[in-house]
Amino acid sequence: MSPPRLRFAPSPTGYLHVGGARTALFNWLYARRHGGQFLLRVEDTDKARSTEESTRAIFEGLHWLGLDWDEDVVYQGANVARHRADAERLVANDHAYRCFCTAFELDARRKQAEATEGAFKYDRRCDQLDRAEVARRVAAGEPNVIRFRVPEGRSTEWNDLVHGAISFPNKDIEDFIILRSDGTPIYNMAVTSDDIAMGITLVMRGDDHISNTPKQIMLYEALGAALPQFAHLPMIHGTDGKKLSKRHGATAVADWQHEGILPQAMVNFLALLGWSPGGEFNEVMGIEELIAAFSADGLLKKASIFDTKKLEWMNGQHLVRMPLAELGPLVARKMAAAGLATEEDLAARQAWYHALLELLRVRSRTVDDIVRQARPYLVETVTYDEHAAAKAWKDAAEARALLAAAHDTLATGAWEPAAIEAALKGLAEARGIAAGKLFGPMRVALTGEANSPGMIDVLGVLGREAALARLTAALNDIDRRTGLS
RNA sequence: GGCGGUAUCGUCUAGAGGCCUAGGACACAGCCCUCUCAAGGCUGCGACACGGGUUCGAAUCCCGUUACCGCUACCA
Repeated sequence: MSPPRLRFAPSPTGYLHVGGARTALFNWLYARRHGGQFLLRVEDTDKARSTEESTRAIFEGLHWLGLDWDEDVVYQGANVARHRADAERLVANDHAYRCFCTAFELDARRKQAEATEGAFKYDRRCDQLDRAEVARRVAAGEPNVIRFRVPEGRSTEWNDLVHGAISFPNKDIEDFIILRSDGTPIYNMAVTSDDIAMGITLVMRGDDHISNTPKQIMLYEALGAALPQFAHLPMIHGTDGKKLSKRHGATAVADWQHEGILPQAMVNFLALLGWSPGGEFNEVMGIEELIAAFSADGLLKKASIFDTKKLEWMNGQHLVRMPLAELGPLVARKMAAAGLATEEDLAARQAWYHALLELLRVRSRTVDDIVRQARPYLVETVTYDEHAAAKAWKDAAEARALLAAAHDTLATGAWEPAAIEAALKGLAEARGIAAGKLFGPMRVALTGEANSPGMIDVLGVLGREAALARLTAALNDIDRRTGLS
């Protein structure tokens, strides 16, 4: 079997939505798994809604996710001449005919029909016109569209890769328009013409296209082209079960990128929405594992809900697994943006920086979480969280004594984890308290926060000089507080 | 309305007639670990939409109902 050719065909009318991203991902995964090609086609025939900015956003989103495409991007708008030629060919073939009914008339008839019997279906009146009259009206310059003549007395069916057999009785499908009166193609015509021209062998798209499929199949047949396979993916909904929209918060992949979600986590999460490798498996997978495991058999039929919590958990898993060499620059960029450090500075003390990341990433779910928690270790002086200070330094005299003792203990001796720990535990024991009673006040003094990595690790990252300075600053702050009260 | 699609814990899913007392993951709760917070480990809570068939036996097959989603444009 020759390698499959798939495509992702977004219309550039917005940003790259997570639903679109997943459709792209599945197409990409299938192509990569089977050694085929993954093509990109921008469906920009709707000039009113398409924008260059949107096209760029889609490219960027795909690029961020690591979904690279083969061959040049196809712009549908560049192919209207072929679309029109194909439509005209169908007229010549007798598979389509010219219709002179105006949009206005059609609209009136449709309203009429809906008011009385319900469903409206084009009555084929223009198909009754004789050739001479059609020729005369065309020659007279009367506007007309081209309609496809739907074959009677049969059904159009296909074996969908995700849904199995799907069948539509042709009698339920009206003679649909394929070319507008201004000579531009209607969606189904453009798509079919392009998919044939691009040699697409598997059309994988959202299941909102299921009812377009019989029309496209008829077009393939009338055009004498080989049918591709079809796979219709379920939709992604918001937490309320409705179609994902702005109301649900972040829906564009770029939004998640800005929230500090890793592309590999996004890909991993999206892959598992609507697809499963089957059986028991580890859900945290890298892109190579996804490619190796991907198969159309695992595609699910049911629409799924985008669960932000799970995405964040997934991100945390990837955060811990990824190489520091890769995580470092990523976080550094955000730290620089937050004004906490410069990328050059962090690169200059890489060993220290990596040790810090190692401490923080296990406590984070997003890149932004890391940046937030890194603050105390990057700024000159800490700002105390009032709740934390009030609690840890509740007994000012005791806290003062403890911090002063800690300062003296840390001022001498080897600056090395085991030694520091032994010294501090010794101090706590000497004062007859649990180590935690000592670490609590120290934690606020050193980080300003109620929570932080282990005390010994914090001291290690801070270094003796900064640690002593902060202990002294805390002593002064406590004095200031008691002076005020 | 017509046509098409879908239906397992709150969510993502495993399950292809007996392995199901329905498994895993997220979330939630508790416990353990522990200097706090995480991470990790353990435990708990929690589902086959409903009704009929078929079968010795159904979450799995068939029919119907219900609910939800999509399409029903000279939009894509």
